[in-house]
Parts: sequence; C-alpha cells; structure tokens
Amino acid sequence: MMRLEDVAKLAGVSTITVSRVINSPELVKPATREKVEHALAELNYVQNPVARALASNRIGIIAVYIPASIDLTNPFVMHFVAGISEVLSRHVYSFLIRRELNTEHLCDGYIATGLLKDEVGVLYQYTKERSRPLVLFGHTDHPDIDCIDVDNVAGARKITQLLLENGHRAIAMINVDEDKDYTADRALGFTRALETAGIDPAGCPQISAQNNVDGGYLAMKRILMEHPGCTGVFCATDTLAIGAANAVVKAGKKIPADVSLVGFDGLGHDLLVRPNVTTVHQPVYEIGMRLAETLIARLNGEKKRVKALVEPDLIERESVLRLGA
Amino acid sequence: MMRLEDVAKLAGVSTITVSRVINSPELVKPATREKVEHALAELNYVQNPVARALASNRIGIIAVYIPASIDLTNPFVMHFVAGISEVLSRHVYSFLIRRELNTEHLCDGYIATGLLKDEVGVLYQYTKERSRPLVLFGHTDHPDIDCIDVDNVAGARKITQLLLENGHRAIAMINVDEDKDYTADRALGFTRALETAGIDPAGCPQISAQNNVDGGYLAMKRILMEHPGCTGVFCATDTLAIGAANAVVKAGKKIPADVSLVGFDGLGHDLLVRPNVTTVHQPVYEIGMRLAETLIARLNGEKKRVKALVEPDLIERESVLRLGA
DNA sequence: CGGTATAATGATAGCGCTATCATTACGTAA
DNA sequence: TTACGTAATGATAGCGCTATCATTATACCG
Repeated sequence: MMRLEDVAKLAGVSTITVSRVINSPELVKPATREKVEHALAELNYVQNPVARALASNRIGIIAVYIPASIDLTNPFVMHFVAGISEVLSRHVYSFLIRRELNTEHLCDGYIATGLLKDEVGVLYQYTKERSRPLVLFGHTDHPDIDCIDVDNVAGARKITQLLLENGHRAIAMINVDEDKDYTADRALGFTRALETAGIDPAGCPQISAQNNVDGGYLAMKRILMEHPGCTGVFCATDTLAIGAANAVVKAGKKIPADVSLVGFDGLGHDLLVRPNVTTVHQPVYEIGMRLAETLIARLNGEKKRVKALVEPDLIERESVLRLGA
Repeated sequence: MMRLEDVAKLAGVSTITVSRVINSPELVKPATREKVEHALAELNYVQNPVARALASNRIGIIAVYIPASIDLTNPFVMHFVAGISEVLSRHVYSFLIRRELNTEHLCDGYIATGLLKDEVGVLYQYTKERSRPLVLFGHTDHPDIDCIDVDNVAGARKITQLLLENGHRAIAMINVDEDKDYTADRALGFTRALETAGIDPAGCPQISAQNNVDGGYLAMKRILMEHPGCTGVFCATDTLAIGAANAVVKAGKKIPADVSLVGFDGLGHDLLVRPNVTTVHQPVYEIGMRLAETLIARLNGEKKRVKALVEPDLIERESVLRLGA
C-alpha cells in the first residue's frame, strides 16, 4: 500500500501538499497539483481512512442502532435503513448497523430506532460518553436528542374514521400484544375516533395478538365467533391484517362484502394480499432520510433541535365496504 | 475522553501495561491488573477504536457490498444481511453496508452479493488493491474468492419435477426479464426437468416479466389467454407468483383447482398469499452466516478456499393439485 | 524597485493506540 | 550464593494521516 510519503517523494513535494491535493485541491497551484495527481495515479494511491480518521477525528461512519431484539428482516427496519442509506451515501458517509452497545464508538454519530422508553436514557448516556450526537426514530423529551416519530394516534384515528365514514358502527381492533411504543397510541387513536363519532369504545372489542400472520388469524377467528355483528376491523399492523383476512376467507366470508378490514404500516405487505388492504402508510423511508439529514446537520454544527411528528397518510384500497349507501 | 496515558498515570504504570490489561490481561500480574482496572473504572475509560485500528491494522468491520441497483427492502437482501449480522456480532465484528465502490476501505474484509459477472472482476481488483479478503454470494472461478451460491438449476428442476410428479404436462414458466445470474439457471432447471420427463420444452411457454407483482399478473394473464390448456405454472420468484395468483383469481379461476402455481425464493412472501404457494426455499440467511464465517476464518489465516453450491429445499404448501389421481 | 498582502508550500507535532524489543523482577536449581 | 530461565513491565517507535503554524514564493501597488 502506498503512503502519502511515497507519492510526495515521486512528485517532489511534501506530504502535506499531497494531502491538500486530495482534500482541498483549490489550495494548490495548478502546476503542482498536476504533478501530484500524476504521482497519485502512477502509484495507484489509495487513502488509508483509519489514519485520516485518527488525525481528523472524523471517520465518515454513522452507526444505526437497532436492538438485537428487533428482527432485521422486518420491512419496517429495511425501509428505515434504506432511507438512511440513500441520504448517507449522498453525503459520502457509510453506515453500520449495531445490534448492541459495547465499548466501540467507531462512528461520528448515532441513529436509533426500536427503543423502549428506558432504553433511550441508556443509549443517550452511551453516546454522550463518546461525545457523539444521537437522533432517534421515536420520541423523547430529552433536549439533546433530535427525534422524529410517526403520529400513531393520528394514523389510527384517521383509519378508524374511514371505517366510520363508510357507515361502520360495530368495529373491533386487533392490537399487538407487546408493549411497543405504538401499541397504546394506536389503541388511543382508535378509541378517540370512536368517541368523536359518539360511539362507546367499551362496546368495541380490542383483541391482543402476536404480531404475525397467525396472530392475526387467531384474533380474527375469535372476533368472528364472539362478535359476529362486527362489520369493520382495524388491525394495528398489516401483518395482522393479512392473518385476519385469511381467517375471514376461511370462515367462508368475503372482504369487504362481509367484513371491512383496515391495517397500519403500508410497507409492502398491503400490496401482497388480495383484496389489497386499505391502510395507513408510515413514511419510514422518509423518516430514515430526515433523521440522516438531521444527524449530518448536527455534525456540521447545527444547534437547533429537531422534534417532529409525522402524520401517516391513508392508502385507500379495496378492503373497505361503504355501508347503507 | 480519557486516554491510556491518563489511566497509566493514575495507576502508576506505563501505557502499554494498561493496553495489556485491556487486550491480554493474562500477561499482567493480578495485583497490577487490579490497580489498572480500578483506574480504568474511575476514569471511565473508553477505548478509541480508530487509534487501535491504525496501530493494529485490524478495525473489526466487515463491509457488505450490495450494489446500489439492488433495493435494500428486498427480502432477499434483508435475510442475507440478517444472517451476516448474527455471525458477525458473535465475533465482535460490526458490518457496514456499502452501496458503491469509492476510495474507502474502512474494513477488514468484504462480503458481496448481487454482482453481475463482470462486476466480480472489478470488485476483486478493488479488494485486492486494499489487501482485503473477499467472499461472494454467487459463484466465480477466481481462486482467490470464496463463494457460496444457491443451486438455481437444481432448485428449478426440483420444483418443476414436483409439478410433473403431480401429473402436470402443460407447464409454463414466468421468468424475470432482467439478466440476473439466476435467470438462465432457473430456466435451465425448468427445461432439464421437462426433458427428463420426456416433454419437449419448446411446447412449454416461457414468459418474461418484470420482477414485481404487476409483472407476474400481466404474464399470467397472457398465459391464460394464449395457453388456456396450461395446468401448471412455475414462477421464477415468489413475487411473480403472487402476481400470477392475482391474475388467476381475477379470471375467475381457482388455485390449485384450475391452475397449479409454484414459486421460488421462500423468503416470507410465500406465507402471505392464500393459498400459500408451494416454492423452493433459498437458504439466504444461512448463506449469509456461512459467508461471514468463511470471511472470519480467512481473517484468522485460513488458506483453504471455499466454493459451495447449496441446493434449495422444497416447501410444499397448498398451490399444487394432483392431477388424474 | 521596495514594500506589503496574499498565495503556495513546508516542517513539525501529534491523533491514541499497539508491536517490538529491551529491561527488570522473580523464582528455581545447582 | 550464583546462574539462568521465565514472568512482568517498560521505552521507543511507529501506524498514515491532518492541524497548526512557519516559511517562502508570487502578485500587486505606488
């Protein structure tokens, strides 16, 4: 591997001049620059980024922290990562995915998602010890952490309202049984929408289910048995909705003729089932992008804190029936 | 940020002794070690991995190269990355996802996927200039590159045979219209199976389609129109199969009663549609793991080349009808 | 032409760690 | 006790780059 020194010797200049040609060519006289560029090409010089990082205290890597408890094959994660990736590669940053916190801090800053409330504090402590900025998909009141989140309450409310506007009154919800940060919010949006429409939420069953196709299937089966009058079902995730759809069909009923089904996520699953499920789209990709931009701004000295709540958009498809038209 | 020197001063030893306590504690007398450990704790010392990397020429990062042309939200990629991640975090390596080749080489080695034939040479050149080992999901005859690939010919053959064994004779194939490395292989497996069964492949239509739900839909529509006698359709990907299934249903026909459908990939999509599609499972996660292990072995001095071809397994579900029983 | 401002280049000193070799302390056996 | 092997520790010199400040070349002006 060639070093700056080798190039400098060949070009007849000092190492620092070679460094300048690479990093700020406008500081070097064109004639000199050309000499150096020839030498660089001739020796096939490749920069050692570790050495540069040590000297300049800037390594060009962003760590994306996704707790090991979260499955990487989850579309949510991949859309998030893809959004981050797009922005970072534009800014010549790489990113690495961290699944746990160990002693390393081989990065200029952190982007995190999937944290439980109390984990935020732990991660913040970690990043602070390393003097690195932290941005979060989620929300926190900590003034040093930039955060962007999906407005789960608004999203759930929107999609429930869609059912209501289509004349549905007997509505059930299938929610995930884990204590995710969105669990309570989506339930809240659901009940708020009902209340606004003058419906007593107590009369609308909320079933817990494991967040997978089977979970949705079982929950829907229960609804069909125990609440046969339900015409609308709000599933807290599209995965649940797919399972629920299976159960409806298995029971010999039709979507949306017999049961209207709506989901939440809009990350691709919604397109795979028939009829395509009406859902709310979490702009995960875009949030990934925005968080990456926010972090880069921080690294460039930005002082203003970002705290945003993004309202998901309705995606109307074929799984909702207009009642009593 | 504390440095080794600060700790050394506090503990009354030299920096190198502190370094030893961190890296090879067995070389340090217990009494000294304890002193140092106290100092480390007291000062809340955090190692600077960049400095360590510069001095030791080992940074603890693996670069996963996924060309920018490949969508990161693709389940293939997600499973691959997840497999790599599992192994690497066990070995205290991080990984970063690279979407393009630039001048950086901030890693100890490379894992790549999604390369076209001629891109392999380019990437090899790149990694060689940086004296870093390269392992590949795919196959190559280059003796310096370890590679593991899915046996697409065998997989396609297996699943076509399944149709044949179930009595199907009029079989079509929907293939992707891009020149992926698997495109020709899956077509080859298809025709081989037909030939072995004494069927002239020329009589079995092969339709090209964009590798998405719509592509599968359009291709299947064409098959239904132009080859109404087809009882079995082999889709080169599960995504195509989902689209094809939609077209079958849209035409008022049933799966598998009217058309038997099989796919290829088995990465989750197969579970989302109803009836669940019979497919071959590419062990992408496992290959990710094996490649990561192979690379780590190389980094630890392994000399023996790995070149493997993994046969995908049949996953029999509900989309194939046994004919003329 | 001399003086001053500015452009261009260079010398030096690290960044914070580890590899290497040298040294010292210690234990054991003759 | 002395000699010697081993255990424990240390001094030093980088790893390959950039930040900083110093110096030298060049341009411009009256």
